[in-house]
Amino acid sequence: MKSDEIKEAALKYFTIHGYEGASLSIIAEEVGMKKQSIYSHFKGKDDLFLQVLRDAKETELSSKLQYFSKGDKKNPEKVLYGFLKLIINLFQQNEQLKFWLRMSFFPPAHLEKVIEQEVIDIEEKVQRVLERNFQDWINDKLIIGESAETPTYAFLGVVDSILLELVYGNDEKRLNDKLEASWTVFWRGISHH
Amino acid sequence: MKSDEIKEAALKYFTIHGYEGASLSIIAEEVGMKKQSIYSHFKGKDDLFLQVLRDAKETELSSKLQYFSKGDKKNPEKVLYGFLKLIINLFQQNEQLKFWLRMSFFPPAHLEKVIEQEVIDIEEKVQRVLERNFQDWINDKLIIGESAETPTYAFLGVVDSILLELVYGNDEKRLNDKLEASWTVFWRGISHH
DNA sequence: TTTACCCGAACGAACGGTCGTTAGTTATAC
DNA sequence: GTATAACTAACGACCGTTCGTTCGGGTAAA
Repeated sequence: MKSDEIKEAALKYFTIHGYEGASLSIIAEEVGMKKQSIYSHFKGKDDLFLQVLRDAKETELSSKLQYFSKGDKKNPEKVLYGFLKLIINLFQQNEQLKFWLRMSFFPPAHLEKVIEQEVIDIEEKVQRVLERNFQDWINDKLIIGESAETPTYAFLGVVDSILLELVYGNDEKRLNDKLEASWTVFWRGISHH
Repeated sequence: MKSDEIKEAALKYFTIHGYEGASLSIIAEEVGMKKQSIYSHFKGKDDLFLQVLRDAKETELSSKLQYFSKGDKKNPEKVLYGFLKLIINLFQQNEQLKFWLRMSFFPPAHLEKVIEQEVIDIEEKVQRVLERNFQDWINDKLIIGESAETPTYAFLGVVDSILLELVYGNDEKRLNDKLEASWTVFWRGISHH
């Protein structure tokens, strides 16, 4: 499918140069056509962008939710650490997560509202799943605390810090060091010991 | 000074729209002149951008280093939590930190190398100061651990997660909740108790 | 089997605009 | 009188987009 090739190239250049910095001509060139031909597949630049955005969103959301839908869940240490590893793998295996991050934090101004809603949607869903798990672990006395909110937010913070390191990402060793450090301190912070 | 006004406007639009999305004409318009007049003060767009970048870098670096140069330092809980509060204040009080963050993570492609070096420079300096403090606290048995590396990286992770929330930033309550959660878990993770 | 038509896909050409930049000119201030 | 800062005008390049056209493959009528 040609339109998939276009979206793939668009994803690449949107990620590297941002919305404004990515031109239809370089995207078209990447797939071996002229920029006018893109209009046979998409209504315009915005349409192309939003389709790429929604593809990226769906990939990220389904990957995360799928992770929590399987596994035995009775070992928070394994589940949570595994989730961090999942994030790293997702990021390193396909471009969509980096694109998604860039557009979440620095969206093209005229699409800010649309993007914000997509981001809120995905964020709420992930948070809800996490919170439910933490509540179970608290009830089973597998971790400390009363409300699930504190460990949920703290864990989301760890996820964010790893993501930031990945975006910044030119140093594999530093990434691993930060992961181990954040995880060690986080786990000590929520576990009985 | 007119060139300061130009830099101020440039900072604003570079932050909102990125390097490629910010045009010299809107920047000039903001200070009430034509875009050609900018060339009386700067060599071109890159020159303007790099001057704004270095101003932002210096502001951030000096703010952070200054924080650690004063205070009694014998109370890690106060020092570290105060640092997080400082970051939040810095971010909310001037645009430079947001600009700096945007350009650290998603630099204009043709200036990537220059920017990367500035980022590495600032990061190393902050990390070194932090690491020295953590080592002292470990030696004084004010926090747990052997090497200063783990708490340093973990704390930098907390800082990053707060920064991300600030960038994302449309929800003051959520910011405070995440700050409290991350801080609570982090402090429990490195303190005797 | 041929003919006529349709339609998606890609094209060249061109549109109005904006981009960053340069040259040359004018006004203001020391 | 000289320097500085702003201006007008214009440059070539590229932007996203639209138009009309062409080509090829399927479909239906002859």
